[in-house]
Amino acid sequence: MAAKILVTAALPYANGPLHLGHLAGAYIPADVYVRYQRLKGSDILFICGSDEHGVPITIRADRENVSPKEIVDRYHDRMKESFRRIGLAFDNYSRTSLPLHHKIAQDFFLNLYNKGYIKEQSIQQYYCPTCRRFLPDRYIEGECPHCHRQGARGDQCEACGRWLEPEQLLSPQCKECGSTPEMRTTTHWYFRLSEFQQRLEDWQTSKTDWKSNVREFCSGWFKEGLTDRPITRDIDWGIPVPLPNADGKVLYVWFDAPIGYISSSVEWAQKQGAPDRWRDYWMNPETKLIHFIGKDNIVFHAIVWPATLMAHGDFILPSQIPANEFLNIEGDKISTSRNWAVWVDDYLEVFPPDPLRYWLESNAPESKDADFTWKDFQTSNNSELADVLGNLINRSLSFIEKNFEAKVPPSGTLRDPDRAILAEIGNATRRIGAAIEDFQVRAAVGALMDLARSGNKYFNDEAPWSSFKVDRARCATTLNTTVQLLAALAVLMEPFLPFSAEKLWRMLNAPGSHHDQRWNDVPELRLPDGHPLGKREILFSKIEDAIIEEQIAKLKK
RNA sequence: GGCGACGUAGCUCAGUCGGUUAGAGCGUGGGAUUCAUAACCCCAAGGUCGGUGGUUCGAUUCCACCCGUCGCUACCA
Repeated sequence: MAAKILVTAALPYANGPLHLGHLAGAYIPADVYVRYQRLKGSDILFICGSDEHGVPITIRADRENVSPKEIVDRYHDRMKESFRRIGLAFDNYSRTSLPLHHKIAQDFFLNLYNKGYIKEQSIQQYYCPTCRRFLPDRYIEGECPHCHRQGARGDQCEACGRWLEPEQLLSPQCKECGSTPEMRTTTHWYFRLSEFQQRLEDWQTSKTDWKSNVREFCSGWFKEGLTDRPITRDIDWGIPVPLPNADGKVLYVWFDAPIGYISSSVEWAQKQGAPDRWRDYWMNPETKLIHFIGKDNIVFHAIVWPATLMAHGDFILPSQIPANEFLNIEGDKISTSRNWAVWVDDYLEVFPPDPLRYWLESNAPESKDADFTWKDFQTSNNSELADVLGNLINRSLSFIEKNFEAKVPPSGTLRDPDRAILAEIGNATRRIGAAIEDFQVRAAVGALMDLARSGNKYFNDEAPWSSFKVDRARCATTLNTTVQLLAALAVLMEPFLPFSAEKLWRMLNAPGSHHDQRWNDVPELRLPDGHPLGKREILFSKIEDAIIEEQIAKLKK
């Protein structure tokens, strides 16, 4: 019976293009998991979309003198295209500026409001009369009351490290325009998060299979004690608060973003022509809800979001939150403002998608931050993908082409080494599957390469170039066995290297699509004797030093 | 400042719920081989497991402190 699984990947914020950090933390691990589950035959839905509200987008729009709408349209389209080209297999990629999402988020808010989980409260907050908006803490600068240096932010002084309240700053200024802000009274709506502390703790206690980074992070928060959180803001870009006395108030972006998972699912169902089908997932206690995120997202997905789901009551809670650490680039942390990043668009101008996927999979920041270097990427492509996996494919297929008219040689009589390598396919299939189900992409892709290494060893040990001269039947058996290994690899590669998996399937001229194969049947997959092979091509080209030097130069520019 | 994470071979990282010779891939050296994208296979060298002290029969693994790197600290999604 097929399991029902609902997978989400963090909604990327639509104020900049996609970079490798995004892919490494959430999207590639999610994609590997989803592609694998599809081959397993699971009933799985993979949901994402752009997160398009919030203050940073309005500020970026002001700076560029365009509307927030123009900003989010630009980046929504770019990110969606980047995802497609790198092979992210979303069932639906939505966006939070859709009217559908606004309606669902407002209904969600009203549901909580009507149940008494939202309270109204007046607070004092800085307002910039020139920019005509209330200022988030980090957009106010001034003199630190402790060390008296300039440039301290409303939340913290970078110089002395002390944590501040905005009103403590001496001679505060609006970071954007430099004007002196004034204190004004404003009203906001607060989610009574504090009421959910016990339920959340009880719930998480049962989640013994969660990653330690998530559990530890949350236990720290529980120790501090959860407090009620404002979930509205005074800006005009966002989802209007659906109450009569709420002009100029919108929902806080962190409140509406995760609801985007639901509205993206609803949009998917509508596109399917089965508008209620999203309920099969979101309202079905048998469904496993899995949120793939980066470590910056842990608190929201493991505490605030489950609490809002509990408050609402109609939807299932997350069953897993595989949070990854961060990716550095050439030793330094990624910074959009310093332009220290490798952008997915730029990468794809020069290279095919799979080598990057492979690097990100075999170096996934699962337990600690990882470091991307172009040199390492080159090595990974050349000496692993090309030399181990690519060469196994190429050496065996070209041998068959030359000596067996590009047809699968007769299997003949199997001997121990042949049986051993075929058994190895079964072992690898199970190992890779178990690792993916345990969210260990590094180990999974490692097991895939181990199988290719075993194949190379087998090929070498059996030395068909020698047996061809003295025992042609034995040579045929070796090649036949190798072809069966390649067919298995074509399917096993799918979650990791989908573009190359497809190509390999075609090179083998195997029937139908590799997508139609079943993961658990891979060990029994056989191409018949005499089966004509397709056109051979190089799956993974080597990357020359000069190309890598160019990329490094571009980064340091 | 508070809380937390990390520091293991040249590089990127596993691992050790305390116990005989600490692992992988890549890189390096040597050997064998030649079908293939000058590669593949075998072997080897290389680590005081950040530092100091403690607990223990025994610590890389537990504890304390120190050094270093980083994250979070509630509006940089």
